[in-house]
Amino acid sequence: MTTIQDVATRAGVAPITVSRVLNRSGYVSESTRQRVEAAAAELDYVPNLLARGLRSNRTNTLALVLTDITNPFWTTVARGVEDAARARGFSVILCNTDENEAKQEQYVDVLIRKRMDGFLLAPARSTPEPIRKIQKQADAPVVVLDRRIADAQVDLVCGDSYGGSYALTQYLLQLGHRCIGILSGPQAVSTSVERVQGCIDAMQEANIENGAEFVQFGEYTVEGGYSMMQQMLARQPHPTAIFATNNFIAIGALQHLRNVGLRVPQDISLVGFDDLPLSWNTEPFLTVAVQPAYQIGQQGADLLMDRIANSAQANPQEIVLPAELIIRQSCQPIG
Amino acid sequence: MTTIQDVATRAGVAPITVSRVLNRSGYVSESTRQRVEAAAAELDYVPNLLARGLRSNRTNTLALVLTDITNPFWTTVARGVEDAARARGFSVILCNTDENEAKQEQYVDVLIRKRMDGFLLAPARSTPEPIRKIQKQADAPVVVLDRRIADAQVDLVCGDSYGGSYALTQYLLQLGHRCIGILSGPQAVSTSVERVQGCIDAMQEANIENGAEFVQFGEYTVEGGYSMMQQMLARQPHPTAIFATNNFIAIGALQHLRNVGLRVPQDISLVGFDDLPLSWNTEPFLTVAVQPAYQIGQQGADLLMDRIANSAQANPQEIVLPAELIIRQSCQPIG
DNA sequence: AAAAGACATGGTAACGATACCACTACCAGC
DNA sequence: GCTGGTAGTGGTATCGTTACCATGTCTTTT
Repeated sequence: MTTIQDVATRAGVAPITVSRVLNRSGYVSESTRQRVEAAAAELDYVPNLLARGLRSNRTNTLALVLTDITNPFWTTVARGVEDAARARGFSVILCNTDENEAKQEQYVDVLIRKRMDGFLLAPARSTPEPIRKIQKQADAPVVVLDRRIADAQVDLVCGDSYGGSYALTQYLLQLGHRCIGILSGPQAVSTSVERVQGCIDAMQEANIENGAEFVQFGEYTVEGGYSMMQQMLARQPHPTAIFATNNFIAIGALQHLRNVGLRVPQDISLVGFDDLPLSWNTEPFLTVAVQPAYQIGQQGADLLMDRIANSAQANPQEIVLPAELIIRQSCQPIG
Repeated sequence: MTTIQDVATRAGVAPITVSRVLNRSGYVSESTRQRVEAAAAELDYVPNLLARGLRSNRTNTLALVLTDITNPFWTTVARGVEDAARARGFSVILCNTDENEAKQEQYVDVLIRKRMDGFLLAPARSTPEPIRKIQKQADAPVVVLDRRIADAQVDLVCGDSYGGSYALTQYLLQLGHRCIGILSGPQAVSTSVERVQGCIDAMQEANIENGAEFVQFGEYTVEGGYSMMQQMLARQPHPTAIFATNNFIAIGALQHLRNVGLRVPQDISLVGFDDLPLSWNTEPFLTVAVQPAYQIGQQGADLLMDRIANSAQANPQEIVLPAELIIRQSCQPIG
């Protein structure tokens, strides 16, 4: 394994000069630069990032910890992070927690030990502990994605859950729906709470007071959507419209509706939150509010790298990106 | 940031003893162990893996480079790798190349610099260069996943493309199909070649000689499937059955068939390679050959870690795992 | 003409851990 | 009483790189 010293010897300079050439830092004459580059190429020199990181206290690596890599929302976020990071010379290490707190803790531990320069975290649960731990043990900034964490002094980038669900609900109200069933994620996750609240508030403003009665809490999964839909239909009379608060819940709901022979939108209207890839269904027909996943990743990464660059402790920022309403064919007017 | 020296001082021992406690290596008396562990806990000690890696020349980290993280086949492989790695105390760094050679090269470079202990690689193209590069520059073993690479002296773990497609074809032949259209991946990728060959061979054994005439080569994507299906239907007479050689191609093919109003299986039969998650369609109906993705990941990782442990250079292994035929409702007999 | 800056290079130490070797103490076996 | 093994601990060097400071040569400025 050839080292910087070998390259230096071959080029007839000191190791530090090789370092300057490789990192484009400090002054190096053109002729020296060429000699060094030639020597490095001839020797097939590969810098040792472990040594560099140890000495410089910088790894040029961001950690991205997210909850579900099978959800296209998150793969899109990841792509945004990747691109932003690459543009500024950072690598990204991606870890998937499966919404599992224990896994999350394991990953966070390893990432701290590996001395990440910064952390992008989509917390599995709404507790501030993992964030505190990073802030305490790793002298590195944290940006939280997607979910609000109470009591955490930390930057946040997320989509407008409240606004998106408010807009979806207004749309359903316009169509004449007066009873809307909400299939929600876990009660302990901020996005769930906000999406439910946005819906209830919109109904309240339309003088519908019992909006909160038709809420089911569950998991952000296909299975969760399926069983919540089942429970929702058990009520009499059941809602004329369903708000599935995430894309997997929407799929589960659709599966159950199809199983019991209810057609969308003829028999019941359905709206969702976050889109499904075009490829998954033969034709997109679901009306949804879409968060700008790519931008969430991109802006999160940029904010994080800004923090890394000027470790000046500005106050925590909260960036909320608007959700877009996409109207398709999954709803019908009442009457 | 507290170091091993701080812990040592506090526990009244030498740094090396702390190291022994933390790594459970060498002899340490019970009382010393407890003092050290207490000291480490009190000081919130976090080992620096950069330093450890630099000195010991081991990072306990595997690189996993794959081509498409949005494909459930690969996320399942990744899960297999993760689990196998965790079981033996390794971390995994996952990189997604999007089938893009330039991205792949970038990732491989960074991973070598970061001194991975081993590489799991699903090559974007069938050239041996990236493998050679790793073998030359990084003193670390490589295991190739899924795709056979000519001229590369390297371990391989993959599914049985040939056998799976042979079995699918036999099934179609049993149903009386005599003209089967093949929608294939890139000609430069071994899985494509093998799947096409398995199909052609099965037909030949049934005395169908013109099997090779109904092959389209394209990309392993939804768009690829769509346009290949289109071209296939342009032929007169068109095949009575279609073999989509990967899951995304199958989706694209289905989309085009629906667009032109052809029903599966009433108007045309369709089989696929590798499954789709239950959640993606409201009900699974596609007959497919399924590779054991999780096992591919798991066995690949295990083989790799074996190589790392005994760096003895046994001959390259080739592990081919059987594909399973799952018969559903996407095919009808002829006549 | 002297001072101040840009340009160019190098020497030395240090980052935080483990490899390697050395040392002591104790015990078993002949 | 000697040899040789296991148990337990530490000293020192070193992994490959960059931080920090020093030094020297040119220009440019005042």
